[in-house]
Parts: sequence; C-alpha cells; structure tokens
Amino acid sequence: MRPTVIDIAREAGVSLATVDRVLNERPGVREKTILAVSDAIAKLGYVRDMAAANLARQRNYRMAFVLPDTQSQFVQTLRAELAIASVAALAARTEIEVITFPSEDPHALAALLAELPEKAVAGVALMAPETPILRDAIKALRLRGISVVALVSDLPNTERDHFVGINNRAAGRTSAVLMGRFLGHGPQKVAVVAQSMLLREAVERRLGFDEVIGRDFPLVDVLPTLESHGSPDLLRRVVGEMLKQFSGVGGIYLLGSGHRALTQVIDDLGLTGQLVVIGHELTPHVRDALIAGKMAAVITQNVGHLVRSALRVLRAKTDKTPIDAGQEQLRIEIVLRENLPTGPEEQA
Amino acid sequence: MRPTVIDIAREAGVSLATVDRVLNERPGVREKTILAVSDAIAKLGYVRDMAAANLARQRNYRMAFVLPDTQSQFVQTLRAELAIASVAALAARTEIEVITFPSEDPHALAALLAELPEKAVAGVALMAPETPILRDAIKALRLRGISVVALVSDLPNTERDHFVGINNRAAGRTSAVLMGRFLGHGPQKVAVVAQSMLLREAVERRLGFDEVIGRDFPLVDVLPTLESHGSPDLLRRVVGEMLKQFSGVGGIYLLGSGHRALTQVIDDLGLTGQLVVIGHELTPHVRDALIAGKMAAVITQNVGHLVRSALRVLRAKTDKTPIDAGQEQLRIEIVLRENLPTGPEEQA
DNA sequence: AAGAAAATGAGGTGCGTACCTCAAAAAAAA
DNA sequence: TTTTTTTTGAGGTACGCACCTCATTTTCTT
Repeated sequence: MRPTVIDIAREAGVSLATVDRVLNERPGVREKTILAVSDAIAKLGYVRDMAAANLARQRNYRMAFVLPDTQSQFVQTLRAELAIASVAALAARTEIEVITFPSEDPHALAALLAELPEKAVAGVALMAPETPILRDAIKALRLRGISVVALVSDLPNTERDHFVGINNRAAGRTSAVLMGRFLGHGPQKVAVVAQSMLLREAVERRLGFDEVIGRDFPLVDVLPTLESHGSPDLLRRVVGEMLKQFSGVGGIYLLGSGHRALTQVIDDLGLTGQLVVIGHELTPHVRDALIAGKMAAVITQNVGHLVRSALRVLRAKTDKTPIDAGQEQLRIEIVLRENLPTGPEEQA
Repeated sequence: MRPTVIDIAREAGVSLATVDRVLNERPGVREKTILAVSDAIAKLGYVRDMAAANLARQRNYRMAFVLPDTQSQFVQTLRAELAIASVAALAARTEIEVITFPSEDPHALAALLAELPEKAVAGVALMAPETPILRDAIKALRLRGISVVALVSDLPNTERDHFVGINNRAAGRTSAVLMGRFLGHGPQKVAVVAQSMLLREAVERRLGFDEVIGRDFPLVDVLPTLESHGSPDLLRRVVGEMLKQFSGVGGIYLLGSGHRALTQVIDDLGLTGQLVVIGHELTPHVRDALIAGKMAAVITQNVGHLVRSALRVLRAKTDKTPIDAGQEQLRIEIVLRENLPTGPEEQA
C-alpha cells in the first residue's frame, strides 16, 4: 500500500499538522522536526499524490500562450495544436488562453503582458523576439510569481524559466549535412532564401548551415541570402532572377518554411526534381511539396510536442515540481517523404 | 467556474445519485433520464475530473511490461527508460512491473501472462513475437478485462488493444531513401546485415528498403542479407568476406542496431568513411559511431516516448477514455551526427 | 385497482491532501 | 523562576467524485 501523509506522521512521531507544514513549506517548524519528517518520507518512499493535492488546493492552472498575429502557416499550426491541447488540458484542470499581439509592436506586447497578473494567470508561454522592453516585462511577471517559458525562439537574456523549442543552429547544421550529401560530388551552388534576416531563427540556422557546409563540403558554394519579406511576388522575382543568373545552382535552402510561390517558380523554370530543396517547418504546403517530390527534406519540430511540453513545464514550474529533461527535450526532426507522419490513423 | 456533478444534477433536474449512475454506466436508469443527464452534461460542458474520480475510486493502476530476456542494447535502453518512467508514474498512482520471459520459449511467456490476472494487473505492454499460443494468451487476458498493448513489434493478428511503435516497413523505406541519396550517382552495391531474418522487424525493414531502392534507385544493387546470429565473430567473418568478394560496395544497411564488431571490421579493412553505413536504434555504441563518422545515419524511435505512450494508452484503455492519436503516433526519427539529441540520457 | 417491479432520491462515507483555528506543550528570553 | 515566544497537536472542513444503503416514488403487470 502506498504511504500517505498519515503514515509519515506516525513514522516521524509527529502530528499530521506538522507533516503538512513541512510538506508545504509553511513556517513554524524546527529544523530538527523537518529532518525527522524528511527522514520518514525517505524511509517510506512517500510520493505526494499531486492529484489529491491539487484537488484539495482547488488549483486552477490558467496558462497564457502569447503569440504574434503573424498569418504564417507555422503559427496557424501552433494555434491548431493549442486548440487540441485545450480540450485535453481541461481534464487536468488547466485552462489555456491564447493571446495575440501585433508582431511589430513590442510596446503593445509589453502592455498585454502587464495585464496578465490581474487575469490570475499562473504561467505564460511566449513566442516573441527579444527586446529591452520585453526583458523588463518578463522580469515584472517573474516578480509577481508568474512563470515564463520562451516558445520556439529563445529569449536567452531574459529571466524566462525555460526554453521550449529546438536549437536553431543545430537545425541549420542538420540541414547542411543533408544538403551536402544530397547534392553529391562536384562543385555546386546553394541558394538560401529567407523571409527576413531580422528574424533570430533565420540567422541562427544560416550560421549553422554555413558552419557545416564550410567544414564538410568545401566544393559547395553558398550564395547570399535572398529575402522575400513575406511577399510571394518578391520571392518569385528574386528566386527567378537568381536561378537565371547563376549556373550550377543545385540546391535551395529555405531558412523558413516552404511557400507555394517558391515551388511554383521552380516549376515554371522547369527545374522541379533537379534542385535539392530543403526547408523548415512541416506546414501543410510543405507536406504537399514533400509528397510531390518538390522538396527533398524538411527539418522541423513536432508542434504537438512543443505545446504539450510547454504546458508540462509551466505546470511543473507552478507546482515547483522537477521537470523531466529527457521528456522535454524537443528533437530536431528530419522528415522525408518516406517518414512523413501520416494522419491520425496509420498504425496497422 | 468549472461545472461539477452537482451542477449537472441541478441542470438535469435529477438527484446526484442518478447522475452518478449515468456517469458510471450503472443500471437502473430510464433511457429518458439518461438523455436528460447527457443533455445537461453537453449544455454545461462538463468534463469529468479524472483525478478526483480516480482518487475516489482508489484505483491503483498496475501495469506490466513484458520483455524478452535479450541482452541487446535496445532492450536494455527500454528497461532503463522504464525505470525512469516508474518514478514519474508513481506520482500518478501507477505502478510498473517489468516481467522478463525467455525469448525462445513461447510457452513460458504464455504461462507468465496467465499469472497476470491474479496480480491485479490492469494492463500489459508486450514485446514479443507472435505465436499461436500468444494469441490465445492475449485473448484470455482481454476476456478478464486486462488491456493489452503491443510494444515495438506489432501483433496484428491478435486481439491487442493497440500497437505502440513505428511502422518498420516505413522505417526501411526511409533508410533506403537516405542510402540511395547518400550513395550518389553511378552503380553501387549495398550489403544488408541482420542478426536474424527470423525477426519480424528485420523482414519488414528489408521489404521497405528493397521497395524504395528498386523504385527510386535502379542503379543500386542490394545484396542478399548476411546474418550474424548474434555472434560478433560470425558477423566479422561474413562481412569481411563479403567486402573482399564484392567490389563496388558503397553502403551497408543494418536491419538491426549497429554493433562494435561491424565498425571494427570496416576499420580493419581501412574502409571507414568510404562506406555509407545506415542502421537502426540509437544505442550507446551507435551514438559513438555517429559521432566518429563511422555511421552516416540511424533510423530510430524515441524509447522514452515509447514507454510513456504505452503507459498513457494503457491508462486510457482502463479508464475507457479516448486516446489522442496525434500524441501517440511515434515518429520514425532520422538521426545524424548533427541532430543527435544532447540530452542527459541515452535514447535508443 | 392492487401488487410487483423498476426508477429515483436522500444521505452518508471515504479517497489523499490543503488549509484553517485554537489550545497545549516546549523552548527561549527575561 | 516567570514570562514570552515558538513549536506542535488535535480536530475540523473542503475539494470532486465513487459507491453504498434504504426509503420513496413512479411505472408496469395482471
């Protein structure tokens, strides 16, 4: 039979009230008594029943997910996963609130964060670029006892409790190995396309990519980054020009997610299948491109895991419970057509 | 405020006892009343608090993991992950019992399974090859209300509730794509090495491998499978002979996990770095081989996720709760040196 | 309509924990 | 020592639910 607080009290020779004071770190207990209780806990192998504890505590975890108003497929996927997780979270007395901020306005973001304490939020998962204002806002949240988790892109110079996401530099390195090996032998050129090099992730991936190409694939020449600034037309134009201008381009590396305009311009030039196209984020369009053979590989992270991991970490932080590092480490996933996760049902 | 059973009773105009009868599917309630309660549940958006329910139920989930006595690194990793999961599971009132059976004795396995009902086990996760005797044993377990989950290798013709693991055929296909692309152009030969082709996984992977090589890489010639039968010496000899006999061997595909003897024989012949070696299961040795550049890629599944998924599925089955297909779908992971998980623990 | 059967209600207890109050005991300070 | 302060104990209530009993009401049979 699993030991309960009553067993601990008996074993330690103290009352239930004292055990309770020790367990919940309430004041008014001598060091000696705390030790006696701790010993009893260790001896009996007591594990606190968090379910019962939370029930008694009447604790309702309100967690906020703060996301930019970007219309990208990645953020949309994230929102979709959040919607799914919300349902499941309800059964674990956790409520998820999704808050959207204007992606270009750090002040608005800070203002939204400042409102959180009044909403009785226990933790915040935040996907936003780091700015001085944001640093202050996070500091303020932490001071009010609200846990903060950086989502997707890290906020290394802030006081966030944790980062949930992948190492983008390593993701870039992974892309480079695949690109280099898929290109095969002989001198080749690789074009790099990004939405904007102002994005931290893009910069980090590019760094990792260049690092490995330079080290392991000396015959591969990486061209300067082309920026689309979110415009399909611009993307089409710059890529089109690049492909006409440079001969010997064997691959295209997308620092962001694959876009319809990109595969289309390749199609238009009759180059489909001749270029090794590698990108990030397994969005619906990228999925199609993989199946159609228009992209060779995608480096991604499992957005479902991302959301669940953020939730678990936030819960652990508010419960002051240790987190399982192995479980929370997100993998840099390589997806080819052949290991594309199928829909909900695949298992034979 | 989240609705409780009391709210449901008030809304439906019935007593608490009736709501309870409906919720727990106890007899003695008219169809009409059941509907009234269901409507109230739907209207209020009631979600049963499983934590409180299980607390009241005094439910202790005893789950058995039945594994072969194989000394392979994969099974060892599995055991290690189970040990980790046991600690975490305890906090969720779940006890894990690991049972070992002699891998070559289906009767002994069946006998062990037959003992489970007396142990008050709620569910079983089973890693074993399918035999007629096993089919009967599983059927008997199901009849006694015990959930059965197939682990790692599926038991498709049995009455198992669920399969937790990857599709090995798809894993073989994935290996083939990498092998084909890594080999580059020109005619090449690929050797295939397995412990034994009696293992279902090995057969399925080989099928998937041949399928894709035959379809997408017509210039690649896949040699017959070499079997090591678990003996490092035999492995060394057959691979050594093969490499001397055939010229133009550019790659080796390991249907199982990488073994020290294999990389050694390649070393001895001075072929390290010249062969594309691809295998399965990220065991400690394979990890080293990746870092040293002796293996190009590993196709694997996350054993931590495997264990946690099996546990979640077993819980869901005993609770008669729906399972989240998205979360339980295990990914076919591709691991290169550059995206090797850096976590504190090993993953296989 | 009377009796039998089925459905429902009222109320209680317990699961393991949190948190509260008030009195009593022990330790520290005077 | 006495007084003050600190520590501890005893006991209660609550959380949301499961499960039990027994009385009462409703519905079905004949």
